[in-house]
Amino acid sequence: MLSSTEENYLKALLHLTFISEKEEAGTNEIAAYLDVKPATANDMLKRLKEKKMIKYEKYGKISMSDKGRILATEVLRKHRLWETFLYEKLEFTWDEVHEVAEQLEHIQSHKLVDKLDQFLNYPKTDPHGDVIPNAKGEMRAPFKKTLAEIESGKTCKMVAVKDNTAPFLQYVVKVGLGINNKIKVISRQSYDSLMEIEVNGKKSHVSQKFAENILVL
Amino acid sequence: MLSSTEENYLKALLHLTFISEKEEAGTNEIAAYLDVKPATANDMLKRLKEKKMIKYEKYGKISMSDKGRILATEVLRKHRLWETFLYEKLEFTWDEVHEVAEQLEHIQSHKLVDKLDQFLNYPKTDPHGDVIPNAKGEMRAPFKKTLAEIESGKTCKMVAVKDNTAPFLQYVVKVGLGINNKIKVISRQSYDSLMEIEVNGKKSHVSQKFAENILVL
DNA sequence: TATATAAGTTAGGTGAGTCTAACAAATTAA
DNA sequence: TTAATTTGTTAGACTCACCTAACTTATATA
Repeated sequence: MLSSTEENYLKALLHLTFISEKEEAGTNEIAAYLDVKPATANDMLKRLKEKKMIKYEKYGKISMSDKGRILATEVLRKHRLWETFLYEKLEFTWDEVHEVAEQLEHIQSHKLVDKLDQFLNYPKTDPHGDVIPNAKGEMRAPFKKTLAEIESGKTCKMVAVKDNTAPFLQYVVKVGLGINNKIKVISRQSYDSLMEIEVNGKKSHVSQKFAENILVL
Repeated sequence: MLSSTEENYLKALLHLTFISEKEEAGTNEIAAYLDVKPATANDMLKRLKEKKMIKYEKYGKISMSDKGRILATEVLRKHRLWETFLYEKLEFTWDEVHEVAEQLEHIQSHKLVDKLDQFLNYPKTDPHGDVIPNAKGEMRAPFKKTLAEIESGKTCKMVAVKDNTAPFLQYVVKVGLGINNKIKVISRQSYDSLMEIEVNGKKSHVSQKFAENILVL
């Protein structure tokens, strides 16, 4: 069994590879993601290699083994199930769930995960619209178009966010946006890509960076 | 904020003092309870004294400070709320809840505890019949009579167990016992206190030791 | 292509939480 | 009341997860 810290490194690697459609990641990249020093990450990566969770050669790029990816996916599944529980059953808001789920995802009990899944009626996505891997560790490949790619005059539906940090989520709420909301792209400035959008009758101006973090269908 | 390990030492001390109606505990006693060596417990007790969580003099008995007792009671509250959740909402059995609750009790989030309490409709006792401290850390003093003290021919109602280990709980189930079951004491051997009891029409013979771990009303 | 910069690694150190072995104090029993 | 036993403490060592400082290898650029 892995420690919480080891699980966090695998989860980081899953985000940096599988989820971002790359195959490999570097030591510094992982260290930056987890907010530790490269030397620290290097130590841990050695241990995870020993445990056959990841694959890499000295000075080379790092990728996950099947074993590592399965384990990381299980942690991701737990994270997203707990987020759903907090949001749906305990009245947590969208931007509060992540922090607590970061703790809950490390609870070790297969029965707990399965029963939680059942209790929540086998949800497909978490409150952020992200896909919840099933008990076999499978994740249906999702959508992947950002608001920034939508043409002027078109309407789309928000299904997820890419950035899960509280400041971003709070800003999303301020603009009046939420999962499954319809977004109409009114116009776009060509010189800086500033967009005017309309959500539930409310008009707002959003930046290119903001639009790139809103996933739509 | 304390580590999970520190919280576990305080919880142990709460069990060994407040709950068992003693005032103080010894280093070896605490070490045995937590299944670590006395030297290990000694190190930790020094740290908890530094942090003003416990009170003791070198070579003397250990008692809790108000601060320590409040903190330990909060952990106990979380433990028992999670046990209730697992039992009532996730269909865990009586003897499965403890192990998982041991992990869940260390999740840090006041909102989580309060919302969980609300979600469970402010339960008074956990699945073992033990009182759940309220949000202020108050525990109504309960019952406290054991099956061993019941006279022949009398009937009583089981409200809790003293021993929460899986082997004991499994044995309890085997005898057909559960919370709120009526128990009739049929007879008692005077020379070794072996008791014959009847639960839901089923008769069993139980030892003095067993009877001392069943709390009744 | 030589070198400056970026990326990755090693060596040595820290605190938390555990251990063993040796020792000191307190309690119990002869 | 002395000796044996139990209880508690200290010292030194280990692993995990982190650090800094110094080093090596790879990559990018002048």
